[in-house]
Amino acid sequence: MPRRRARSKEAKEAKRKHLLQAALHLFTNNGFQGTTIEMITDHAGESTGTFYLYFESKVDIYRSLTREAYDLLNTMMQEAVSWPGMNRLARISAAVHTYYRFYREHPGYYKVMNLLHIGQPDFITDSLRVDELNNNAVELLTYLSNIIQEGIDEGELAPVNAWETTNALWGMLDGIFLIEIRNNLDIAGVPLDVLIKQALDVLIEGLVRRNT
Amino acid sequence: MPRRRARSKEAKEAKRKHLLQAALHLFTNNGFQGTTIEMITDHAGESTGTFYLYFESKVDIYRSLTREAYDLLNTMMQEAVSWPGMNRLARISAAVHTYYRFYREHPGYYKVMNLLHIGQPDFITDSLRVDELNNNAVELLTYLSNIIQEGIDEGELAPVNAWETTNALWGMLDGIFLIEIRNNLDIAGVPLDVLIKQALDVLIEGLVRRNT
Amino acid sequence: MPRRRARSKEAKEAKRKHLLQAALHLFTNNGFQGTTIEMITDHAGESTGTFYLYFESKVDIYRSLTREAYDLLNTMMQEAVSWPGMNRLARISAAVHTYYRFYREHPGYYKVMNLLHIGQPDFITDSLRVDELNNNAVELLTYLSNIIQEGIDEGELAPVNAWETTNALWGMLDGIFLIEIRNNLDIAGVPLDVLIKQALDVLIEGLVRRNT
Amino acid sequence: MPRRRARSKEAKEAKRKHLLQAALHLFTNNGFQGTTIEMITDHAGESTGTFYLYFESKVDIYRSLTREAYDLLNTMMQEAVSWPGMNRLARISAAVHTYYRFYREHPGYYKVMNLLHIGQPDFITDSLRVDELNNNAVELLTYLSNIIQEGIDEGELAPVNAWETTNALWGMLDGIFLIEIRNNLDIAGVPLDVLIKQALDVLIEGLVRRNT
DNA sequence: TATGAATGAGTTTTCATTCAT
DNA sequence: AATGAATGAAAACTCATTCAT
Repeated sequence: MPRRRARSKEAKEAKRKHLLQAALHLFTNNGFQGTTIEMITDHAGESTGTFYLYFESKVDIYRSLTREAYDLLNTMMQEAVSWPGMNRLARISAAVHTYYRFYREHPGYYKVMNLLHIGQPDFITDSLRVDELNNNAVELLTYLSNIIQEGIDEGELAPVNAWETTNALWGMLDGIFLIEIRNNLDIAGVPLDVLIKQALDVLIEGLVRRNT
Repeated sequence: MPRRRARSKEAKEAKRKHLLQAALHLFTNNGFQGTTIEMITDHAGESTGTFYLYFESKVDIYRSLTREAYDLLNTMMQEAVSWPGMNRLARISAAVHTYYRFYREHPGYYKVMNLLHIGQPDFITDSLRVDELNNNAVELLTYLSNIIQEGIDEGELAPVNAWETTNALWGMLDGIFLIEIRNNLDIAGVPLDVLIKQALDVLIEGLVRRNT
Repeated sequence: MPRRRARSKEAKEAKRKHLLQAALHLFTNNGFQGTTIEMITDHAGESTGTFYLYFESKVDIYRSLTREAYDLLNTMMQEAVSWPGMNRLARISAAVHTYYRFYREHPGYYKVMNLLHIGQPDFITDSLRVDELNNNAVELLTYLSNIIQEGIDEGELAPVNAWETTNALWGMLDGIFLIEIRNNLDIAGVPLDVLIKQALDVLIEGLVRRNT
Repeated sequence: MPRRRARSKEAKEAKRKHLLQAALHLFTNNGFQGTTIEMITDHAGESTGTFYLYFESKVDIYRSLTREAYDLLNTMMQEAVSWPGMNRLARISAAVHTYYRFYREHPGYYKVMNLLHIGQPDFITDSLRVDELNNNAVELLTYLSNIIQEGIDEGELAPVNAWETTNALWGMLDGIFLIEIRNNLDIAGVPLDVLIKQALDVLIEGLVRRNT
């Protein structure tokens, strides 16, 4: 039984999306090496061979997912932070909140973006693409750093080094999310939301109060 | 070519350590699944069979390393925090600093403890031992939480929830270390040491200043 | 060196048969655990991977052979016993003779069916399939038992318990074949055919004469 | 902790027996290849090395067990059949009954003697010893054959070929025992004892009645 | 004698990738 | 373009046997 040919550009794009969706689902639940190409194609209703028509390799589809993840996060960020009339502090708060929403609403993308590739030897080898992904991260952080810098310039925030602070802030958020992921959701015995609030309170306190 | 036989308890323990060292080195550089038993035994100058004389499986040696990591960290902690006459804030600061030192001086152990097993399906299966590791983590966090609680009780620190705060604090530290690891050491373009200081300043500020 | 690809259902079935043939040959001569997957694939001119395309495991191919053996025996039985106008005694005789012919003409299948799996721990584990095989055996014996019962009902045979007698009869046949197999064909120094005749004489005598 | 030296001949023999006992137990329950040397020595409270002081190989200990089995059976036979004043038929009956008792009371030895080595490639290789075992079997059968021959000579039994008949008889017995072993004790749904009686009735009937 | 640590060839199975159809 | 059969290099783990102590 021959499968439909993806003659039009749209049909091809749809097939690609299909495979990506399947892969996201499976990577999220079974990890990178716990997912086989066959699992992906089965899930997507395609054949093994077809997979290699759309992606170069297993690593390639993983990276495509990472790219999607960054695109999605960037879009969410843009929407959240660009309201006119927001002060810097509100923007930072919005950015942090958005990252949290991203983590909550798209846990698969979050994991793909930050975790699932850890310890996967394949990723180290071809440094070319790794850089591409790092660039995505840098772009996002730069964006936030600029906001913080503005806050500092305009006296809203303490005169810290903006870039360092951004990195620290971001790292801490990831660290907190990691608690949840690592512990299968609640070894701490505290809902993450509460933890997040706690952490942000501490952070913002530290960021702003110094001002005095 | 016959190998020296380890008959005494000490000789056996030495051989075991030898294998653990080799494994730590290789896991750190190549990840869990990027390391094969053969690589470990070659590196240690032993035969395949010998490996299984000392460890049940690849997962087993990995877990032995994790146990070592926790033991080491606990020892360092004990030494650092138990000076008489330290106030709570100094203790917290010492604990954080110690964790940083652990990360810096024993990056392999740090990775084994926190990262290298992420997404490794083998670890989920036998939940028994996983609990053991979690217990180690909880023990450490409880220890810190107690210090913070004392600080709160004695008015040195803001009246936050000690357990939540400890988790947040710890998560943030891991998050910061993760930045460095993820980016192969300096995507941020900032030495981690500076970042750490920055982050801790922010954290401690937040923790103490509220008091006013 | 690329191999011909089996795209049609027939081609696949042929390849499967090919592997089964090779396995039958090797199991017969070397036993179950004396046969490796590599031996089978080498013999069949296929690659290791291909084996697992057609069979789940070594146990699986063995069981497939057992199924084939039972199918073959059943077919032979059907053909031999279903002649119209045969009396019961003739039928029993025919059944026994057919089993003997099966043993003689398909010694490999006979061994696979009855012997080669004895003491193979792998077979005990997954009881599901073992039952399937036992069912085959029961089916065959039931079939014979029915004939004997008819013989009894119609006064041709002594009024023995049909099921018990069938089992005894069958067991004795296997026992006789076992003499030959165990002794590498002629420790007894007597051609099996003669032995069989002797045994059957004794058996039939016992079965019929009582009637008097 | 040094283990006692087996200085005296008796002590050595005891150690040997110990190992044999352990091996019999384990072979019976786990099969030949399901039993490891380590299991045997652990069970016997000896060390691996010691094993090879008493036996050449795994196959060697297995064969020693077979020898023991034949010795035991021979002894039982001798005792059972040598009552003065028994007629031939009674002797045959006693022999058969003894074999049944051997099977019932020493199932481990029975299995070692007849089944556990089937399909074990190691046994075929060194034909020298295999012959030894066959000789044991022949000896036993000869013994029985003689009794039957006497029975024939003296008119108690039908004038059949004694050797053939003995083999047939023996094979049938094994076949019946095999039913039980193969089916984990009662697929036939009939206690073996009943089956045995049934079978012997048929056999003896066949053997004697012809006489008329 | 006795020990038990050491060996390493051998086995089953997996799966990303290729390529004949 | 699409398919899915074929590949074969790995990789984890076992265990009879040896031999240094």
